[in-house]
Amino acid sequence: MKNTKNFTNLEIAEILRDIAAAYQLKNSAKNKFRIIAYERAADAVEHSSNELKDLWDEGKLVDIPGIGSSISQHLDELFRTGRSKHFEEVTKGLPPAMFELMKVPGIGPKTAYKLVKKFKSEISEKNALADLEKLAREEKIEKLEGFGEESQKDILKSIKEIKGRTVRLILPYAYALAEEIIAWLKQNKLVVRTDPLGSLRRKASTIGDIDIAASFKNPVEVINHFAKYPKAVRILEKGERTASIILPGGRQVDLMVETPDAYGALLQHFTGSKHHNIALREYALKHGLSLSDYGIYVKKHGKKILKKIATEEEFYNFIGMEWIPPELREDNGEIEAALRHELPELVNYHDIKADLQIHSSFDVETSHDLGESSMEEIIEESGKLGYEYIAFTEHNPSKSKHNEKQIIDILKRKREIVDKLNYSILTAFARSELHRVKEVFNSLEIDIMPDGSLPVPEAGMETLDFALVSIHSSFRLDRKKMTKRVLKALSYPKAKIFAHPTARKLNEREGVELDWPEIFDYCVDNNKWLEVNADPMRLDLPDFLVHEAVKNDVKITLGTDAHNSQCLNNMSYGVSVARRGWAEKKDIINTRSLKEFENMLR
DNA sequence: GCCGTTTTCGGCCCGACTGTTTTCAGTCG
Repeated sequence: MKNTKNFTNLEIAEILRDIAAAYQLKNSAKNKFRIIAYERAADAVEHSSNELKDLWDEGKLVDIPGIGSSISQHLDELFRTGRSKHFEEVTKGLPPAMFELMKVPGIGPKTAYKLVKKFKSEISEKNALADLEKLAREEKIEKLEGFGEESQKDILKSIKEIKGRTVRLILPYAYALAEEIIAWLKQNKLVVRTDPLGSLRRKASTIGDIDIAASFKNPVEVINHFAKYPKAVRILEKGERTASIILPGGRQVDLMVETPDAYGALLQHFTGSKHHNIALREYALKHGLSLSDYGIYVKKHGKKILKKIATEEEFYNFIGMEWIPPELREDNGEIEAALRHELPELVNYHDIKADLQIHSSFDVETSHDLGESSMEEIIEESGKLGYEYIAFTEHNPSKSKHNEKQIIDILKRKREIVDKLNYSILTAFARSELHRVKEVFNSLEIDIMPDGSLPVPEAGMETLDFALVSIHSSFRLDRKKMTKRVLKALSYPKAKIFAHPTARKLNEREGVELDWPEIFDYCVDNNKWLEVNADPMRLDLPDFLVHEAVKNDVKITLGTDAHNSQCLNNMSYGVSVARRGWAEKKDIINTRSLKEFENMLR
């Protein structure tokens, strides 16, 4: 066993960014491209779906695009010994406090260095931010050359904002905020069209800043209207083409405006991701085209001529590829696929014929949370959503409060109720009522015990059509034990679905460690399925693992994990995750008709 | 320092906004 030091991806990214900053201060002209390389490496690490430590364990650091032989050697030393001689050499002579100050938006390497140098004795390493805030309050910064009243004010505001900065927004909340602002923009008759941009449009699980695009008839008017948004606590910047406001809680909202004839280029540019755009522009450059948010520059007689682009389809077609759905734009191979005309036909919301994780209020005497809506209410609502079938998947009856016979009795009772419901559905169909689900499946979400066993006796399992299994305890087992645990649970014949497989909770809890290739293989060999849980706090499997699963032919189920009938509407978030994971209709179990699904259960 | 559909050398995405200047540097996305 190697004695190793643990660094998270975020920590590594910060180190790499600090190195880039250090090079910027030490002969930035000479190191121009080295700086870019380190910044790119930092970006890549931050966005990597794999923990760097794991890749390092497997000797695969250079698999990350942007990390080559040099940086990987330095990182290797870092993981082995906790330090890197080269990194220490590069940052030698630079005050450590400056790297702290760089966390303030608006303060980069040069400004940070200047501040720490000027206020040597006033800015300490440990309390750099607090010290800087004090200096700004005492109005000592505005007196420095190159600074002024405004920049001093900005520093104070920015520090206040990072103090109160909330964690990244979960997707539905960000959408709600964006929709409110879009509604505000649309009140202005000069706005022709608006779209969300950035990670919001790409449907990432969590959102940092909210970006919005608008095409307009009069830019100044639209920008001014945006700046008057009633909930804005301050205007960060306001130009001819873009403006930024801050909402309560420090959340930043950026607006970009453009005329309709060039709107496609703007939409493309600000939807990103940054990595997708960089890869796209590098490809275009090699073919004599230069891409920007204004359009595409084409060389003609040695001159660059701007071609305005009205739609995104036109934009991608112009550089010789298919339009790429926003959810795929992460530089994960989508550009190559678009060039070969081999993009996946992503699953759509209307393909979904069932919700396969729902908790009703039927009391199974579980130790977990019960649903709030009755089975009848849920069936009614599911019918409105157009589903053909659904599954009731309450948590298993608590093991500590029941003996085996009691558990079996409860489950038999539930079986009877579900059978009755199915009978009444049949007779309702005889009366040809529309918008009705055709079949309700009797299922259960069963805890996976730390040893991998399931706390439901055999006779209880017999009452079920199929079962979901999931982890709700002992999240910290090592990878080997955790994998063994899950595989044992999945080996029960009735266990079909591994629900919210990483057990992560966004902004709250990291996922468990599992040997995914082993899980994937087991699922394929034994016809077991992995869930994409559509609960906005979970979105689990995460998109990058969906991509891996789908590549390996693993089948996916979608379930809302709804605990009341309103939450059935969260399905679209699960679909977004599936799409970001390159899933097609064929990859998703509950796009199958009722008949096909029944066959798959056999 | 990284990388490959002009490939192992010689390039490296593109532009907006602000403050403090008096033509630009710094920062950000």
